[in-house]
Amino acid sequence: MNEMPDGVSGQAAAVLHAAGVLQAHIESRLAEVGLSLPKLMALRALSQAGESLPLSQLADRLACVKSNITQLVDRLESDGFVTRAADPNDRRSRLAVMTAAGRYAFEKGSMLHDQAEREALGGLDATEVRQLAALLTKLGSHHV
Amino acid sequence: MNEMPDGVSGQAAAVLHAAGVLQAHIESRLAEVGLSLPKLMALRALSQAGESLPLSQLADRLACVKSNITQLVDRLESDGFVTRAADPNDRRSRLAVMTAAGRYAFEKGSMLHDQAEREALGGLDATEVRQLAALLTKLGSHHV
DNA sequence: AAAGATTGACTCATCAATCTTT
DNA sequence: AAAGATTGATGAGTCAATCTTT
Repeated sequence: MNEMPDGVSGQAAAVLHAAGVLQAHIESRLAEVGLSLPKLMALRALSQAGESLPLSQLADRLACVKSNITQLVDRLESDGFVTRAADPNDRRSRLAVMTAAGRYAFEKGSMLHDQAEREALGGLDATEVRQLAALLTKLGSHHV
Repeated sequence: MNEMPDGVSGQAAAVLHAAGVLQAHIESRLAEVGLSLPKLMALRALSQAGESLPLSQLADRLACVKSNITQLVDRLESDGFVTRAADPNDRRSRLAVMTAAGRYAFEKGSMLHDQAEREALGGLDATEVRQLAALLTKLGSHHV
């Protein structure tokens, strides 16, 4: 009473499961420097943009909703990794500005992230990684 | 100043991104019957176990923490999909019992889930799905 | 009116602490 | 003391409503 009657059934679960394992692994490494994956992504976006961005643009780059960014920046601010500043060009807007501690956390976090990624993908050889990337790209870009 | 100096760097992001797309697609379909993926998984576990389970066993099967199950069952209960009942074998324990509405939601939800999965995997042929499954299994079971 | 940010309410996950029953 | 469940705090995401500034 437990067989899978469906052909493709279960592959979504495999993707979701693999992603869960991967994410947990990376997050556990990042926790060493007080970072989470969303925090690291935010710091990366700021770093790439020259250390500061209006919150709305940060939301665009992280592809998430505005209110989420407000709260994420709240947390980063209480961590001491970013500060809020006035936007000289638009008085409605607020800038998220990376601090020295944020810069440091980003550099440490980036190294930990890459290291964790190599560890997690360590079971696959170069060909398999290429195959996986190709399949996932195809899957991820397949808009119904 | 933006090149990838690392060989494998970025593949984790691809896995996470693909999982995000997949999950969003499935969740949007499930929303039609008032279900989320965690809710469907819980109903599936109950269904497979004969319509009722102690909360702790439900937590084991869903591989998550006990307090999470308490809240998930709270939500399912307020949806009218499960009820809590006393466990005749252990007075400390509480049973989550599927209701008629829960049974119906589970059947509808399962069909929507499988349909959404086929849609999402529709860009891949049978060989590619098999390859993907093999790679993800290898990746997911690679314990550091 | 529209844009930028915030606040509040919700789902989902974790951990830590608590309460009851064994 | 240990097991089962709950509660509370926190992180991360969503949406809807609100407030200020343009």
